[in-house]
Amino acid sequence: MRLIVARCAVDYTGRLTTHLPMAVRLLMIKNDGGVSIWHDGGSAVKPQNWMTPPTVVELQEDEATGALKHMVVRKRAGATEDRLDIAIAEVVSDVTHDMGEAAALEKDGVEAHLQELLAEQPHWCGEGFRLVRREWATDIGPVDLMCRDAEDGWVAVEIKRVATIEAVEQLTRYLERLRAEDPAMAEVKGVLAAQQIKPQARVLAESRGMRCVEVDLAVLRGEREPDLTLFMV
Amino acid sequence: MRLIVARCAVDYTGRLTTHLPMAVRLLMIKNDGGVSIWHDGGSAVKPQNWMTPPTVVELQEDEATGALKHMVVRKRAGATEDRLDIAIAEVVSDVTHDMGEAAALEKDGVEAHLQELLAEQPHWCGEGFRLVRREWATDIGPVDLMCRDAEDGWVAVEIKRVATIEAVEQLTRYLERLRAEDPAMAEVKGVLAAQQIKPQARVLAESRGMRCVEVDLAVLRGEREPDLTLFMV
DNA sequence: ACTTAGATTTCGCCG
DNA sequence: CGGCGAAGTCTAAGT
Repeated sequence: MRLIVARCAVDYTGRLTTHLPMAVRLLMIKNDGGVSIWHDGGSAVKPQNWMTPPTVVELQEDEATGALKHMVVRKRAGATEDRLDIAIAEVVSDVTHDMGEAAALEKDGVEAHLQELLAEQPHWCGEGFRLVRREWATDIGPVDLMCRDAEDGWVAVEIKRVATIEAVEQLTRYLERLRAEDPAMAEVKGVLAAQQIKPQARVLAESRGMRCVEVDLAVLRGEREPDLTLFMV
Repeated sequence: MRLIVARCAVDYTGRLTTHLPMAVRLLMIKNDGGVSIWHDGGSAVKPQNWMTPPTVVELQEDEATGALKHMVVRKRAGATEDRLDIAIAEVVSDVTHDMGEAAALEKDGVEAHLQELLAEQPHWCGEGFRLVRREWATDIGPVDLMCRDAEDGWVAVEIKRVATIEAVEQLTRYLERLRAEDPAMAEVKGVLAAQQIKPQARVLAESRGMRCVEVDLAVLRGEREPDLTLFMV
């Protein structure tokens, strides 16, 4: 990984055009050709400009001094070309570090995990629910959980970490499809289960007859008791 | 901005838990407390771990050698705390650069710009269209443009850079809502305007009676004449 | 190769 | 401050 700190101005042309006036910035250049440009202010996570690999990086140096003068990062984007033009006025620092082999990030607690926990404890989706199958296939995609309720009726459960209107649309499509595909599922119900359900999503879901369930990861893991105050209102 | 290259292992706990095994990585620490952790492989744009400001950064040094041993980044996240634990085995490099004041990115060509241009020239959405309001509020979100057509009928316009099936669904929801909310809008029509309309989106839109309009940013800006060949077919 | 859905999405606007 | 929609979203998985 090469790290260049330099006073530079940057122009990007591609899906849109952007311009960065002259200032001191960090240029991070990865071995795979990925380039990102950083300033001390602004986002901790998002670079001011970037180019994802595969790219072609061209460096142009001053003939007399050998100093880095210009850097162009190019990338094929369909018929056209994405281009990052970096005009360098002064190089403050320029170092390269070998970081060895990749070390992957291990995650725990994402939507997939939530699905596992709810599959093991489907009663959190609704009283008396039993799991029939995870990832129940339809021809427009898999339903997260397919359950039977206490009255033995079919229930499709859509699981999200944060449920927005999009989640409601997705569940709507599944219900439509299931009801059309299989006469036994003509009455299939829908449940939206999420750690957080946005108000508009709740309104739309309930207007379409879906039940909304907010679940707590800690409770699902048995690390915490359910909030009993809910039942004392 | 402080740049530390170090052999380290990282644990994050917060919205989820993650672990990074010992490896050489770059730690980018901004003056505002933003921290991001990078490896040479993987994404050019997304760090392996990060914490957005405001944060509290604690550094722990070896008593004998003064070498950096441990770094903890903490952040309030509602009731709980997000935490980034960085165990440092070896510091390869540790430099700080003053990057001066912020230098903002100037953008051109995004959806907001497209919406401005179409608001000024609604006739590109349809012959004889007049703008009534931008960002017309409904209780499931704002309609990009609300217009009247040549026959004085209401038209809701949804604007996208690239229109997918999602855009059609969004417009469908708005039309549904408008027709239900207001008797005067019982007949409101829909127009999907985008720089690019995906074939599947076009099929779905037209099957639902929406009109599709592909617009050219350069034409909207008056930089280029409309493609007359369209009228010669 | 292309499409779809998730993301510690992040970011910006508007209430 | 929270909610919602866009993003040069990016990325990984499935078809």
